[in-house]
Amino acid sequence: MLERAHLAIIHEVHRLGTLTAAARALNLSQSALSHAIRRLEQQAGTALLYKHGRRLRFTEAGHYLCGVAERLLAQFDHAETILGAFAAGRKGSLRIGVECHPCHRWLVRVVSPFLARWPEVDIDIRREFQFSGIAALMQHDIDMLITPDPLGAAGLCFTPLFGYEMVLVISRSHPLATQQMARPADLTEEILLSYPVKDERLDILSLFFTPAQCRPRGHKHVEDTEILLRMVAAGRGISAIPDWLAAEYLNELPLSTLRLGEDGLQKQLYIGRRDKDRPAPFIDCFLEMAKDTKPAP
Amino acid sequence: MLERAHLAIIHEVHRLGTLTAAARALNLSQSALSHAIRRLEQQAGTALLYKHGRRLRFTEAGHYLCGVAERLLAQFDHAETILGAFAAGRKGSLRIGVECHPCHRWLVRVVSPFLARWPEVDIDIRREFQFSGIAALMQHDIDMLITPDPLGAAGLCFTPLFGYEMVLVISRSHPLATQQMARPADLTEEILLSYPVKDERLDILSLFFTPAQCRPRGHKHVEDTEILLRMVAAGRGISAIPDWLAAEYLNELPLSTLRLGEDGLQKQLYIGRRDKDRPAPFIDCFLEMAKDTKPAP
DNA sequence: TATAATGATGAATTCCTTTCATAAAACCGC
DNA sequence: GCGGTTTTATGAAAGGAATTCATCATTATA
Repeated sequence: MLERAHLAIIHEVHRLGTLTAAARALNLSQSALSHAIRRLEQQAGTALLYKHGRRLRFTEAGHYLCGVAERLLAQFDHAETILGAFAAGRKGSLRIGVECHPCHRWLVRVVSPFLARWPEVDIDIRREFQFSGIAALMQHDIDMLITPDPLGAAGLCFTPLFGYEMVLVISRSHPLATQQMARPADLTEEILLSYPVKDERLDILSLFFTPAQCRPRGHKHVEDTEILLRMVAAGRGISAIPDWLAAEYLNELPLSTLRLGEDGLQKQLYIGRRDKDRPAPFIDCFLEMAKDTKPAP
Repeated sequence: MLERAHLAIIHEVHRLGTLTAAARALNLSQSALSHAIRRLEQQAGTALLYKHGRRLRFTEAGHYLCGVAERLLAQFDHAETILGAFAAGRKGSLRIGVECHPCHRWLVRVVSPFLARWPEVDIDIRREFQFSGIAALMQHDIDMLITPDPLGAAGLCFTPLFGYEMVLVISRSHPLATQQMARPADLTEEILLSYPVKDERLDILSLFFTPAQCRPRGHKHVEDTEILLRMVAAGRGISAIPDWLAAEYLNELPLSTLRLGEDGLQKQLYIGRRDKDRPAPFIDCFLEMAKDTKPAP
């Protein structure tokens, strides 16, 4: 079996010319190298070195192995360097799940400086989950979950990020546009536009319409925030988005925002992660940076 | 120190999913793998595997190492295969020195079928030597020497290939063209054209002119056989080449050949190699093929 | 020719790996 | 839930392979 140690010996002998020098470089005795090479030659079934005067020369096979050694040893060294980066917690990857569709803009503002600060950490953002974000987190499919719905589960912990209010957005030319607040009964003839998630995960349905035992006239899914809001502005429907997201668009588009019910639909964004994880420093750092990043730009 | 054995363990655990199965595959005990991984993790300073239920999962670093293992193990395997080819004598390289300039055409006819038969053997042909072909052979700069002058030296042996005669080539319109034979005195007004080698290695000088204590009027070097013979045909000089080489050009160019002196200049081509070399089968094979290849096509 | 440098070798030793025996944890079927 | 089974972890003991030591042989050098 060709081992790394063999390659190291071959390499040093080539570099330094003599067994004795190579042995010094490897902190071994000359005898050790001599024996090791002999063994390797017996296993390989071919000579690698031969004596020329009192020095050593490489046979064909030896020369070949020399090239192999150079390439492989470099790869070993590199691997150990990377492994060191893992050990030091500099390197890793952070798979972030997001269960809050409109959070994308905010997330970008966290991720950008993070990537600059941790050049060896890769970030992967996932929005689709086989079952749920919580399950993905528990199954190690993701390392962090950004969600407004922190379902308690064993081994997970959630840190609050910031509170916000879900507001109704309607066209500025809508009859209700002058109001401060909307009730479910006011909206039964509207078309609801939402991100493509299941109904039970839409707060405006589960926390606004359903308790009042009514529903909007229709419901359509739109993937993109920009397009969704342009449709709202054009009077093609209504939607509910976080207040800070609405604020970003109020100058650009003819939109009005209304409170959902008397008290508004108050939400809180959380970041969840596994409790017992080895404490990768960049995970803690990401959490700190996320807490320090407010939703408004 | 990351070793090949570690990579093999990581790889098998990844492939088979459990330590126990990996241990079976590696002909080791489950305990051995467990200890080995533990040691590696301690040295690396980072976890590679962690328990998930009663199975193992890879950490980031473990996953990384898994990729490394796949790449490096393949390279180890490949290197061992090649080493096996060296051991079996299939692979190698044959550096052939040629001290006989006109032999090139003949050599090509030996080399072509040889390369087909030994696909893993590389051939390198050298015509220039720092000191001499014999010295190059002794110093392992070349593995074989094709030469008409087998200077005996310790550790070398020479095998005769074929005998031939050096003949004088002159233009068909030369006054001597009707003769059968030329004497040195007939050629003292001629320009000698030869390959660019030292005078003492030119048989027509050392064995024809010098013994008769005369010389041609001039002497010019020409690299290429074709050009040399075209110059001869054009009456720009005379030359001496092997009879079999002359035969190839007699139909193409207006040339005549004459015997050099009464008995002709008889030569013998030899192939020399080191005596004590490991007997690489392809070297013997080359020798056989060379012996079986006659100079005439 | 004496001397220094280098590689080779056999026996003894040391150190690392492996095994064995066993515990602990987790899954499975009932 | 509870044995039975499967899987990993661990400490001590055994085994084996790599290393060293001492020495010889060879070759270059002064």
